[in-house]
Amino acid sequence: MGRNKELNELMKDERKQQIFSSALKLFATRGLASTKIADIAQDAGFSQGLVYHYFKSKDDIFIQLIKMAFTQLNSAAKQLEHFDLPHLQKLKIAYESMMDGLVHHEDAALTHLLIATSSASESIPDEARLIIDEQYFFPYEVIRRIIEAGQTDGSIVSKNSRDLALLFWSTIRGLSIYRATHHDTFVVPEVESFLAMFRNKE
Amino acid sequence: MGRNKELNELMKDERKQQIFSSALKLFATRGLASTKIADIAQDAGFSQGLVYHYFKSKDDIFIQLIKMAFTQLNSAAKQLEHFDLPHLQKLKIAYESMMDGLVHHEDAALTHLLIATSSASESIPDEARLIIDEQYFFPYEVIRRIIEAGQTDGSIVSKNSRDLALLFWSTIRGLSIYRATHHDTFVVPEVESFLAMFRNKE
DNA sequence: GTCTATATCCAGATAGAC
DNA sequence: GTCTATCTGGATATAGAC
Repeated sequence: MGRNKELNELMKDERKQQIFSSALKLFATRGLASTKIADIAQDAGFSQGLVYHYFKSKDDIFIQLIKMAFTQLNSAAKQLEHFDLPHLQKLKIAYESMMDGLVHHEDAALTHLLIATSSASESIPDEARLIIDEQYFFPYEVIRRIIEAGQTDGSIVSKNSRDLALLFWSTIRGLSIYRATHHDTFVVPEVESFLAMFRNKE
Repeated sequence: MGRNKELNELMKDERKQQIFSSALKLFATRGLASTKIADIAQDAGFSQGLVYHYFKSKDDIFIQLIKMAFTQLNSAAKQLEHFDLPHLQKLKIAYESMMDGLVHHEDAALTHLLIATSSASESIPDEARLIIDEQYFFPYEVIRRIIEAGQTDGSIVSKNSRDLALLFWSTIRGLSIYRATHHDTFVVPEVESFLAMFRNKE
């Protein structure tokens, strides 16, 4: 009985994961409005009615995905900040690991894409907008703090740190979008070219 | 008679412009699927039935807007290439004029946003996808040629020119997206910070 | 040219059998 | 838990009056 219950719980999680996985792919590449519940169900391999056994609505799935996306990104940012590394190296690691995600981990690439496109959209559920507004700037602040630390020790250029953090994330977001439509030919730009915006050369 | 006809033509163009203007705003910020014909008509200030007097479908409006967006961007790129300026200066001018557009010209900002989000979307009309596929790389090639010329004369770093062009446009696209949701607080990053990716410091 | 009314279709969500 | 059938609402596009 206890065993069966646990098994059911597992199955339930399994199903939810399938739905999340299909929904992430479709929402990121086609958008919320163009993705039908039937598309998600079909991609996951079962009937569309079943989706409603696990989620109460399409918006509900979307909101939870947004929540997960920011949780992932922001916990990665938090980790990064506490690494014991020279400040410029942190920027390097951040770039390299995100680029590795874009190239080798489909879900990571889709998560970046979802964040980039959903943040810019005015047609998402209110609750999703709330989450974005609350969490959007955390990675900017982390990068900004790293930059300011690097400026103190002279390893990073003495430009406006807000500007530099904005350039950092704009470039990452732009690359995520490019990668979405051109994964077949996408080649990660050399990290040194990217880092040139931040490295202090004097 | 001839005069009336011309007047009608002008009125017709006027109406079409209103529709284009409203549709650009809505498609760029909310996406094709989430934008209703009724929204466009309401924004333009007339009934929804009238839209069909000027366009045959919602997709039709979208396709024409995509066409116009790329025409603008690509003719600007073409112009840039033929300016009589040092190569690095061309990159500077390109950045500055696009940033000026983002800050001061709503339509320019919306056009950049439309390109950034539509290019990444898999749920656009086939004809729009065709246009994008045909025209997308032209600005990349222009920037790449400018970079290679700058590398020849030593003003631009000797990194892979394809990488650099990709970084150029990714950053611009990322900034366009950021600006869309944060125009109130958007401050253009100093051009020198951006140019650091390209400038040859030896 | 412009509006109102409506036919038609499609997608989200629910009901209920198994 | 899973499926099929269906209710319902909303959006595109058309018809037709003015």
